[in-house]
Amino acid sequence: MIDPNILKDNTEILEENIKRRKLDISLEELITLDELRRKGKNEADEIRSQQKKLSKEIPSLKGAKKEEALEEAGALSNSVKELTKKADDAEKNFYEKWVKIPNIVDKTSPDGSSEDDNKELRIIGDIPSITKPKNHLELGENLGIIDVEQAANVSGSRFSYLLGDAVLIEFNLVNWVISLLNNKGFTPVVPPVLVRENALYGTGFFPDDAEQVYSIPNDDLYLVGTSEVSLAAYHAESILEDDKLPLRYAGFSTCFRRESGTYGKDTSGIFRVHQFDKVEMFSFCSTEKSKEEHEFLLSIEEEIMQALELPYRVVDVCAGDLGASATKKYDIEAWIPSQQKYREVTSCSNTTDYQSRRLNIRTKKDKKSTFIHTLNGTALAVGRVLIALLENNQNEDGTVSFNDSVASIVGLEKLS
RNA sequence: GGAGAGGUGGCUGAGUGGUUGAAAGCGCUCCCCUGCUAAGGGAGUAAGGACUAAAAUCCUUCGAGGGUUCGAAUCCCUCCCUCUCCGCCA
Repeated sequence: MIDPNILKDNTEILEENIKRRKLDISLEELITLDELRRKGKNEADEIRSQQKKLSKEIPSLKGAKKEEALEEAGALSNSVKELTKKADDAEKNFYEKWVKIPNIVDKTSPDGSSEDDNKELRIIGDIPSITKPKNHLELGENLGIIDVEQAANVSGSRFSYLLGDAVLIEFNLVNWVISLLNNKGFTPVVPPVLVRENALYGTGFFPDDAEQVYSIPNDDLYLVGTSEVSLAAYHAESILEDDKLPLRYAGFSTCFRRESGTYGKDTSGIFRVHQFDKVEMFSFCSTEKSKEEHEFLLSIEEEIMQALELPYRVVDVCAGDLGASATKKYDIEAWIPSQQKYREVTSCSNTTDYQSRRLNIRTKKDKKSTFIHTLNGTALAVGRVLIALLENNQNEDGTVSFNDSVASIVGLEKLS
């Protein structure tokens, strides 16, 4: 959620933002609702104030005067109830719409409406020349380390079994990334993956992306699609000490996504599945330093890609392709030989105060409290990195071999 | 899953219908005092919101939501959370 004051103070910023995000939203209605809400509140407050004053006098009154006062207070009480109800409704009407207003896009984010308009910032690493590259599924099945067929019988489509060396690689990768982040001052976290509705609202996944989230209706819980949710909510409703910022966390968790609306997209293998493991960086940052922090998180993502010697490019996501909570977002896309394309393996967003406002996370500076900025970035999306590693290091016979430095990270030299 | 206890300000903790947004203590800030330190004295110390140029003022908040009442931290209902005991369990 963005600051409601912007609606009356800086309407033009909102106008421009809506344009840049290619949204069809009328501000007029919101402005009216906002005015109604303020007016309603004032009216209710005023009458309530009268009522409170009168009811304080009542105990010192006697006889007829008391009767009179009681009667008047009763009437006031009724109108307070009425006006409060009206004010609450107005408030609700406004916020219902207001929470859907996405974050203000950063000046430096490129314009555009879709993925195709994202701006390529740099390409790093050489694309390997592989004749007739096999895709990761073919490689993985032959090596006996990925089984989606039986997973489909057990759980349905878009699930997988990782087996044998794939599992060793996963644990080695995770361990390596967590240590790397720990050394950089991130606190490693294994967060809850089942959360309450509130955490999802707070992070901006609800109400917009609710259809992507698995729910456990019996217990009113939801499976997180990323540990960003539980990491962000970790400091909900609190005031963080300014000199302790930025607070950095590295969360490892399984992630669950319904992938509704992606029928026919990436149907083969484990590129797009309902369940995968991920190490996520999350930072609670002061408002002045969040841009810097954003670059810092991106630099770590690149460091990881480079250490794994995966060819990749960095993309600055355009305004129209940005999620609601982000003001700016970088994606790293790894080269996928079987597709002859760069595909997303990480995503790094600055969500400024969009989440902190909803989660009520503040800091105090010079006696004034401000909403802090939050940022998130993928350190390691296990499944997709595994795909990139398999495909980019494949041999013609379907085996996979890693050079020494990569082997020292993944823990083995050859898959055969 | 069964039985019980409890949730009050940064913390400890008093408060069962009427200037209680909240005693007291701790902590913190400022001032005074003592050569320094230790000790002592005094003042201040929640958040959010409306309106403001700013202040004043007003409103909300004692786990959350609802109810009773002229008036609720205090009474009633629902939910959440924490703790103790029993059972079960990686």
